[in-house]
Amino acid sequence: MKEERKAGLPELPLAKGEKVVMRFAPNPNGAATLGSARGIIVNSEYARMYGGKFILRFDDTDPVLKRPMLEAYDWYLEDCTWLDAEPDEVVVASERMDLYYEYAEALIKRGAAYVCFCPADVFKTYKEQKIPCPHRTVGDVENIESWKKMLKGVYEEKEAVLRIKTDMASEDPALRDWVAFRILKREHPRVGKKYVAWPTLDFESAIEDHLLGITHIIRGKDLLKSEKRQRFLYDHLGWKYPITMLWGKIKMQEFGKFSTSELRKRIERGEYEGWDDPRLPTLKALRRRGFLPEAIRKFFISIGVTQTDIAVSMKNLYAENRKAVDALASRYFFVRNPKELKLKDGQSFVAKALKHPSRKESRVIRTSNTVYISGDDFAKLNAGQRIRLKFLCDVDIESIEPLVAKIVETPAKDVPIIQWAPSEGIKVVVKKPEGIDKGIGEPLIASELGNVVQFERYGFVRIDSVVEKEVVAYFTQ
RNA sequence: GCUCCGGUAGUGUAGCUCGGCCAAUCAUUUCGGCCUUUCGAGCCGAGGACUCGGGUUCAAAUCCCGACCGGAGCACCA
Repeated sequence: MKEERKAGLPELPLAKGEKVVMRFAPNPNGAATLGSARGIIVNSEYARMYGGKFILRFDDTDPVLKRPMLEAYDWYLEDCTWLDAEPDEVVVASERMDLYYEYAEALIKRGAAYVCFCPADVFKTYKEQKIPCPHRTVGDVENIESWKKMLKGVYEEKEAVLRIKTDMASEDPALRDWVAFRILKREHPRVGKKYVAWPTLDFESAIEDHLLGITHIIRGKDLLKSEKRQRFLYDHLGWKYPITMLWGKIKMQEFGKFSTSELRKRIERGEYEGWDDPRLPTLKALRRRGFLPEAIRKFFISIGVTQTDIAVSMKNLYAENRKAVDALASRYFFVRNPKELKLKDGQSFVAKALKHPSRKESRVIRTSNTVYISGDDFAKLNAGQRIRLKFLCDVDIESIEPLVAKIVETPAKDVPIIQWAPSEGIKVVVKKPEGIDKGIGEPLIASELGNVVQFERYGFVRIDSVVEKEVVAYFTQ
């Protein structure tokens, strides 16, 4: 029987009466990106669909290679809230280290884990030959002793690791006695030098997923092996593994490949203004550019959870955003690369314009007989041509250099309509992903601080700052 | 090399579990038209796909086999 297709995410496999608990578990080593948004939105949406719980967990257990950023913890929370996905619970792994140590010890006592002193390359050869290393068979008393020393910092980095016993003869080499803890003697931005033995992601998330009662995990398909590794751990402890779904990589065509670490480097080098630079695919940047969270939600829900790697165009997000923003955005005139146009007749004018085509509200634009038109329109202009200055009047272009026009009293049909800026216009700078546009806009723009407006025949922008009658706007689309 | 996933229009996506109502959904893109004192807006319309080969079957996008293509893992990263 085919069912009616529901809008939104596909149903989750669910045990009867089960309460859904979802999690999004980033490493806060930078600001959340569109990729993070997918995780936040889909997980929170599932929690919402089933009246369940959504947990934000920071998997911040690598103070070296994927070093967390102190500010990023709050950023993630802000971004979640902005995306209407406020977590029901927030967990920080680096603050729960003692918990992981307890389980590690329990595992050692059960003979399910052992401290291994093989150098990485030596263990690799054991692994390749499917034979256990000498440390695997050490008794638990000795193991516990070594483990305690590991925790105290007796050993140096790379000298010892804690391994989970799996199956050294496993077909898949990735599954053979994986590392649960390694020594990293580097200060952690959050807990300082308190710990030297850090759990790997596989260990930490395995323990946490169980403790937090996670029912469904959605993870990148590159983490497929994680589940297989973690299952050994769950078996050792007699736990039930959550249902796992995998998804492929998502890439925005317009942004190409980027990693958080790479982004961070470039920002620190000054290649970008910051994490909210309009050229970046971070949520901070999109927020600054005036994207609406509901548009981003719809966008990612429509993409859903599939295992293929996908390259999606921002156009899809733009379309979604346009639908949401069009009704809200007031209209204003802005001309890029302005050109002065002299009106031969009259001294001053008052134009009454519509703030929004489907609302009655109006705005008033006053100007002398000098107005500005955009350089783009100017380039297409010919002498003798008739154009309409929207909401002002129709004019015949008399000469191009200097640019002079004569007012026509009888409005005609099919006249090209262009926007213009008044003599008292204010300076406007628009920051776009592709660069910066400078021009002049009508003075009322200054009253829209923080709002998304439409610059007619140009696009949507968010008014980011107004300083001394100079406006900076961020280009939405 | 070994292990494992996946392949539906330009881009995403639904359908595949339980074969028929699928000459295949929806969105976006593209193209055309309309509306207009904005547009990259809106409205209307059109185009466009089941990777290939074989098999099973009355019937295959859906099941099976093979090929091809793409991706991932094999870390003391997440």
